[in-house]
Amino acid sequence: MARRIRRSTGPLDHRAHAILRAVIDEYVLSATPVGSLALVERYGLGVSSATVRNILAELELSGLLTHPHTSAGRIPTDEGYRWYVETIMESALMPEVEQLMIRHQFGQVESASEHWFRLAASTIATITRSAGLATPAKPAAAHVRRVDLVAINDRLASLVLVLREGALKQVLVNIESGTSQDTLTAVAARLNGLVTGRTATDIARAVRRIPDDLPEADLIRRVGDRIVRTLREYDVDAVEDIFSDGLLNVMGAPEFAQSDKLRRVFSALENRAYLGELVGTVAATGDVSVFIGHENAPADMREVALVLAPYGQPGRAVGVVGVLGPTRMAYPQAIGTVRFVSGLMNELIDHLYA
Amino acid sequence: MARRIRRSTGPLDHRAHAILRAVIDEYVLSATPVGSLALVERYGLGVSSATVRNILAELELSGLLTHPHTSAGRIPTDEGYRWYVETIMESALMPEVEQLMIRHQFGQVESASEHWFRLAASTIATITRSAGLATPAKPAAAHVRRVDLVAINDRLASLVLVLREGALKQVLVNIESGTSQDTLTAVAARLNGLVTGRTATDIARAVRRIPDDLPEADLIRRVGDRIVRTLREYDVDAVEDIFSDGLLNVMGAPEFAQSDKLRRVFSALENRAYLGELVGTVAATGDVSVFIGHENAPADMREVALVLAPYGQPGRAVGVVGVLGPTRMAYPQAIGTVRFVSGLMNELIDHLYA
DNA sequence: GTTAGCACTCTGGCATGGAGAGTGCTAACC
DNA sequence: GGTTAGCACTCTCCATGCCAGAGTGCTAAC
Repeated sequence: MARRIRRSTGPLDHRAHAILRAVIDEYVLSATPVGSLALVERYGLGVSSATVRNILAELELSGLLTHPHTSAGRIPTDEGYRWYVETIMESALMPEVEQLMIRHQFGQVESASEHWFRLAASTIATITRSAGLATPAKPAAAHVRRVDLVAINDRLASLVLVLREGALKQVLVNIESGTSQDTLTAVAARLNGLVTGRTATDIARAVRRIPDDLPEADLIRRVGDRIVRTLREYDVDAVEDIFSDGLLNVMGAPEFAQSDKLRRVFSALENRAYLGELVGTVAATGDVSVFIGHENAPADMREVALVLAPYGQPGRAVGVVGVLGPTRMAYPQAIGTVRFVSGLMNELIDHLYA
Repeated sequence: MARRIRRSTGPLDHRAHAILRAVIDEYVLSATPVGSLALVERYGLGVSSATVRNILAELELSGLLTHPHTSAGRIPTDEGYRWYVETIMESALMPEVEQLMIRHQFGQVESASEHWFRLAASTIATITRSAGLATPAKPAAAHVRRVDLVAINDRLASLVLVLREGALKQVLVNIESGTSQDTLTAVAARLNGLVTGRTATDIARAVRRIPDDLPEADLIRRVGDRIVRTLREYDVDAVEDIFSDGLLNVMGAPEFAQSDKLRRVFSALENRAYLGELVGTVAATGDVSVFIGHENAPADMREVALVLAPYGQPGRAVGVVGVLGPTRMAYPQAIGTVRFVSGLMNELIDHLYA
């Protein structure tokens, strides 16, 4: 039963691509395989269903569409979506009303930039009705802006690091019994001189040069070492936190009706290693990146698509915002939303750290 | 077809309770309705299946067991689980090996107490193979330990609050163009005198008493107001954060094989209002609390059980750790684990803030 | 009070069959 | 040449019926 080939697999013409687009648009809406009749009825193609069938067969030969079984309509392959995404990538924009709405929301969160990325995830989730993802902006190497030491009890103090990038770090350090808060304050003042604006490597060097005859040299050195260690941990930590919102949206998608599929999506989301890797890749590029189905290395991710964009200042601190949803995703909307939100966050950060 | 009653619904004797316990133990293991034959075979009851059937009928009359359909075995009702939990509540303990394992894990997280509650959730999830829940310890009213002001740019400064309870808060404040870091440091020093050890209400009073002729009185007042507002928000925020881990464990349970049930569980978890309310209730008690199925008010929660315990110092800062799983839960283990972990966290906190 | 025996009931799995949807091919058409 | 009508074919989906298995509830005997 060899399939008869009507035409050698040459380049697909304009009409074929129009039909491919129609199949994808329709499938994204309906989530059911799209037949030739439905296409001619709902999209003014000006040809009969038989002609459409011929073209569908060609598209299938080219690997852009597929067939769940003989007597079913077509569904797009990952390659089909890929083609679709390439063609709409540049033009995808958000409606102005939504842009204003989002701006308004971000305007209301006056305070810490720490909350921006959470807001980004939840905004994206609401608008795209998929899962929204966001990571905090993280520097390649953290710079200390300020150090603080506060006694907690006789033997412990809390070391607070304020980073130039807006983050806070707190760790506990052991102190000798009887060290007063005044001593700690003095030590902190001395350390501030050493560490302000510096990264882990610089600070390590500075700590080594502390003269022995300095008052409390020992304590200063010990806390200094602790600062270095904390910064190093922070730097190495590939992606400290991937915040997600709107997982329930994804759960509602018909492709995840069987709960084992759903489970795979979730274990994928807990696969921080891969997401972290992607964040790295995306951060290096300037614009929106899309990862569709099997383009994702981990098997758990083969049924979802990711639309990610970096934000922040390259070389200083970058984070990522994005969408996770089924491969059957409204890509134009997702791309437009993610692009707009990342751009907005750039604006905000520029404005803040100008 | 009126059901014939063998005996008036008097109190159930010892044997009936032994059988009830056997049904629950068996059902928790197998997740399938338990028949009379399976009971006599697997539990040395010393009576025939017919006798067991009579007793099962009694238990059903008392509302402790139920029947999915005529020819199926028995499954426990929420009331059945409730009885079970009451009888084992006191005796539930963790195996010593696991206790040591957990102690070891907690010992390795030397640094910030902020990470303890996350570790608690993940430990509980691993051991009970359900979802682990934990909230950070939160004071009834936050006390400030220290204030810090760091310039970010010409018009903005970062205000950092270190709370007595171990938490950190950061917000941005507007400053007048040209304010130097030295001025900010001086303002912070002045504020430290005003706020240290105080709560929002006290600080509000102190701010009102700042004399006008103090240098930078204006800025001090503005930042002081901001501190008060930040603290008030923090105090009001019923439950800032409910951290969960091991959701995948719950997803694997056969009762959630249909993804709509799963969805309900998840939307329940996003129902912070109810969880927050529970946290309040539990925090007021001393020991483990169990909420089974329909004992939970929200409809979404009717198919899950919660085992929660408070930790921390009553009157200072309290948080909650716990388990969320199907009502068919290994209660002895869950209760033992939660009790142990909350006790351990108490120990750690006592040790830290002694 | 306990137990053997038995009729009865309900589920779950499996095969059957028809309706519906959609394809692929052929032959006619422009 | 491309396009189209027509039609046989294929596959899913759903309802139906049937049977084995599990477990009950009742009765009558111990």
